Amino acid sequence: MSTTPKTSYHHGNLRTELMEACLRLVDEEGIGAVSLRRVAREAGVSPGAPYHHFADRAALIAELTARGFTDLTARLRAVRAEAADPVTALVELLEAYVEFAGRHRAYFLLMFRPELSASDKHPDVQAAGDDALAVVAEAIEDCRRAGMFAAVDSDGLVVTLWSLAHGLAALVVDGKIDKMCLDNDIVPDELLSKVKDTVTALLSC
Amino acid sequence: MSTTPKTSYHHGNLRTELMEACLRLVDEEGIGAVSLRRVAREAGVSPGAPYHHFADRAALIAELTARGFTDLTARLRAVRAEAADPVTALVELLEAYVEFAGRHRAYFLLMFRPELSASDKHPDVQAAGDDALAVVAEAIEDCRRAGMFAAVDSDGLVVTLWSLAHGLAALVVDGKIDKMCLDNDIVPDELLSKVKDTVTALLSC
DNA sequence: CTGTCTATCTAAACACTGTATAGATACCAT
DNA sequence: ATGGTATCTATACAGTGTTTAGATAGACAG
Repeated sequence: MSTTPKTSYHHGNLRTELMEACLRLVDEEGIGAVSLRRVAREAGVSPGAPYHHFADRAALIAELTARGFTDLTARLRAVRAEAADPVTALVELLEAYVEFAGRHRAYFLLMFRPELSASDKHPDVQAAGDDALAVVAEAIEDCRRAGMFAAVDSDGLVVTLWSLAHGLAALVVDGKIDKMCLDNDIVPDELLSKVKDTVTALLSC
Repeated sequence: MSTTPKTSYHHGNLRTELMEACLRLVDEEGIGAVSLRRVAREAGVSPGAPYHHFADRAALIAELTARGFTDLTARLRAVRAEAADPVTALVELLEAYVEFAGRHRAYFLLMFRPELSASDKHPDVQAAGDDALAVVAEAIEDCRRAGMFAAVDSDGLVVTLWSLAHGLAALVVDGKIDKMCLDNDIVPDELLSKVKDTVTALLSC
């Protein structure tokens, strides 16, 4: 699995391998299984080894969190840039956010568990999160420049859309969407596209 | 602080006091501070004592989670019953959800940290959560019976509204709303009421 | 009141965790 | 090759979840 063969004493690639092991653990056994010792064991290394690459357990997770946010931001920026018109951009932003959460479950889970990353102590994590939110704000500014949403407050709309994206992503990651689909006998993708249609309809006023 | 004076050996009220201590800890020091030993210490009792009232640490938290959901559901039901018309009911449901999250931060935090309650092993917790969601579904059914939202899919609207409520509540609980308000120089209540106005406007199509 | 039963507690122990320290090892530049 | 530095191991300590055996107290029958 590891991309670089490990030498006897010096690992050579521990830092990134610890991060990957952490993500893999979250993915396969849940956040509850993430202990620094376990991550070290998974990387074939002693319990003290991680401390040469990360100050803390929180620092490891903070780094993953920050990376998750920058990746998400990059994706959102791309979507905004490629969108045909400002309103579709909004809906596609929502779609991209949810798709990101689905594709990178582990990242998303860590990103929204601030108690694990001591995120109030890591300003870069905060900043990375703010960047993602900023993209939504910009997209809404685009809409306003195009003359839409004149009747509603800008901040209100930003918060509304962000809440929608975040809440929906949370439902996806927690498996609630899947469960709802089992009960109602539909497939998740179909439900999500219904949500997309609903939002599109609501925004077209 | 404790409502019942504790006798020397037998506590008399440990079960409820452990739950209160747990909530207090979450509230004052964050979820990271919640260890069963710490909760026991807070209640003035030995580390093994809680096991006579809860199978697990997860069981303690699962019970709080379930209670949180039933309280929330009761509140939502009341709001739906008292609402003037179906559409205001929807917005007030959203408002009630967010207000609940703000007023009962500790509950809300625990409710959406399934890894702490092993919620997949406690079907009652799942059921309590489903009940809350059901209220939203009912409220939307009310709207449809009144002839509204004929153009959009029901499930899509349920998920949309639930996502919105949940996402917004998460932003409130995580302090993101407060931070946004500091940056934009407004007060949280004002921002929240702007969101409410936005949602009202979007739903009035 | 006495004795017994049961619920509730404490004490002690286990494996596990995060983290700090000191020492071993291997790579790198001189 | 030699010394320095980065990286690792070994070990240790406090704190955690949980289990076990034993102590205590309240309730209840006689």
